[in-house]
Amino acid sequence: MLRRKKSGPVKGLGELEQAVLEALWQIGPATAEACREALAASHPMKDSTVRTVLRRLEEKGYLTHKVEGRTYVYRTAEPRQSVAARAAKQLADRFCGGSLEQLLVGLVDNDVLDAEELERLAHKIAQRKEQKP
Amino acid sequence: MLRRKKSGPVKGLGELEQAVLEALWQIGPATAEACREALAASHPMKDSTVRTVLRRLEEKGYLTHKVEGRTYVYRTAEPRQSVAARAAKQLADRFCGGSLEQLLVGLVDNDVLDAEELERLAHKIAQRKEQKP
DNA sequence: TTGTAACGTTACATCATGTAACGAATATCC
DNA sequence: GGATATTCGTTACATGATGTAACGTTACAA
Repeated sequence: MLRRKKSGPVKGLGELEQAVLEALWQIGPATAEACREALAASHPMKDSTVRTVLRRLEEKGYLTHKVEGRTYVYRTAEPRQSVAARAAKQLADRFCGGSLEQLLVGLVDNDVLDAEELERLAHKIAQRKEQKP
Repeated sequence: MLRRKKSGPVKGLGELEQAVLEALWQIGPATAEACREALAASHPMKDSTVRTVLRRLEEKGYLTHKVEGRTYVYRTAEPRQSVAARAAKQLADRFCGGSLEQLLVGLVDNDVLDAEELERLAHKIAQRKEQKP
């Protein structure tokens, strides 16, 4: 039997929320100010704006924070791939009756992924799993 | 080189929209009334409500309709799996730098899918492709 | 002690979604 | 033919999510 990790539904993300989360994945744990600076080019905003977004992301479970002196240091609660995996599972549930197989079939049938490539990747992943399980 | 189908972003779906779309996938082409009846148990609603939802689904590209006498017959524009596939691609773009491999790795690393099972499925899918490519 | 950096609270505009009434056109029944 | 039912388009409104930010407070720094 497979042990599946606990996983709630993947809460939706707005465009800015997505960007902020992405920034944190890229730069690692950071203060609101650091986030703001990291996004200054693509999403200029006031400090209160970033902080609101950070708080909302934390409410949704994407982030956590710890108090460092008198500032908050935010960090992602989950790696990208983990979020992606849960979202993919959700997709399978919503559109493929919960079957990941059907999801894969869809990818191949719709030329999003080549059948041979899928097989090669699957093999590679299985191999890697043997090394460090 | 892979030929990829044209594919816009997957527009979001609300809970009711999802249900209506699902109903159409299940019962096939149908009128607004038929949809309403099909959903009467789980989502009782007035006829104007279904019709609004159907129109919105059409705007989003999930449905098309043809005029049959003086009623509209709606049909899904795309099979479930196709939608799922595009959504999965989008997921990979958003969270895995566009790499489907990373998405698969995420599925395995997060115990959503077993590595061996993935390999078996991939093989099965590849085989099937050989038959009818 | 005064300014600045950080925080929480509160607010508001926009958009998506669910929900539906209303009136017009058309088909159907008596 | 007129009453009735069906189906559609238009319009509306409430709620919640998201982007955006001002404001007041508190605490440290110079």
